[in-house]
Amino acid sequence: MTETRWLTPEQLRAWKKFVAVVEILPGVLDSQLQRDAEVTHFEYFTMAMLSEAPARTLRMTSLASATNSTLPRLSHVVSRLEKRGYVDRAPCPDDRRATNATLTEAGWQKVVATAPGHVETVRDNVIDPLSAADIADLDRIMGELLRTLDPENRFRANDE
Amino acid sequence: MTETRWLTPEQLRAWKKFVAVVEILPGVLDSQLQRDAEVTHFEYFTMAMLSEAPARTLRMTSLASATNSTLPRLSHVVSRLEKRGYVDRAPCPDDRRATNATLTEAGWQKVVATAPGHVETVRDNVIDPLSAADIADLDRIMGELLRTLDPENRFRANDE
DNA sequence: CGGGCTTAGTTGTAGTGTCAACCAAGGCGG
DNA sequence: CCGCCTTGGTTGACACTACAACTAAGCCCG
Repeated sequence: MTETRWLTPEQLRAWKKFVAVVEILPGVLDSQLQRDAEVTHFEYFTMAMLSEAPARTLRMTSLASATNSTLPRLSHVVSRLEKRGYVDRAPCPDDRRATNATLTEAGWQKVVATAPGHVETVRDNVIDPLSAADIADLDRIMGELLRTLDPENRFRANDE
Repeated sequence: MTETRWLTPEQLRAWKKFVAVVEILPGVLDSQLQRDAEVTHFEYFTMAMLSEAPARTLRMTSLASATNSTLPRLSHVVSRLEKRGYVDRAPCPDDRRATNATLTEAGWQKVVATAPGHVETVRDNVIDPLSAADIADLDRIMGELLRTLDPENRFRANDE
């Protein structure tokens, strides 16, 4: 094994802050959504992805990509959302192995009702504390990181 | 309720990428540590915090702050680490309500053995893809976010 | 057209995290 | 010095995630 290349002091400082944010942020998003809408951030995000899709429908595999999750995880979450009436599952006519997930009207209403509070949380905690220049830097840096973290570019972030 | 202030396109782009990174990164850290050392990132981080403390010892509350977690969560994790022989628990002599957690020699060895692989992962996925200027921007931006996310500045990131 | 590989998805289980309830010690006002 | 609030920490129940095993359908090739 070769010599370990430790981090420089500047790198270490930045990394520690970054990790802290990565640890804290999900909790902030989750608890607002849990408190105000009784959904997890991941559930909300799943429904939001469906809400933007044509016919509010996506195949499970595509939805897994869009939410950047694994199929088993998604399958469980969709089961829960289905039980709550927010999503429907139907076998895909084109490929009988596949399953289509569709956002129900109730699910759509849920997203519409939940979005403002969620956006507010994002604003308060992330967007508003930053300047326009910061936002541009953040966009650039996260884009660079995604190139490594998500080489297949499964996540939709770069679609636009 | 007042009108929702939606995100501008630039804000939305940056936010989506940021969320993607926040979703993906923990998994990357966890799976390397799990695979190579059979510890979660949080367990590793907990031990790392202890390893840097005087006498490799911290009170549970301080350790919870240092790892930016809640006391219940920490308590469970320390229980597991204790079972594996990496940490000792002892009642604090000064305040009999309090508990001191101490990294054992085995725990210290574990950290020493695990650190290089972990640093390598951090380098590969975060540090090396970024320029020095990016690192400086990241440090600045995450610092700004922590001011909001962690107003009491419990997390150690800003100690130095 | 039949055996074997690949793809799509579900399910079970075991491990983690969260939350609320709880216990025990300190501290403070009457 | 005794009730009551606060602080420090643990525990147990429940929810969510990851991983592995499994089913089923498509696909390819002899």
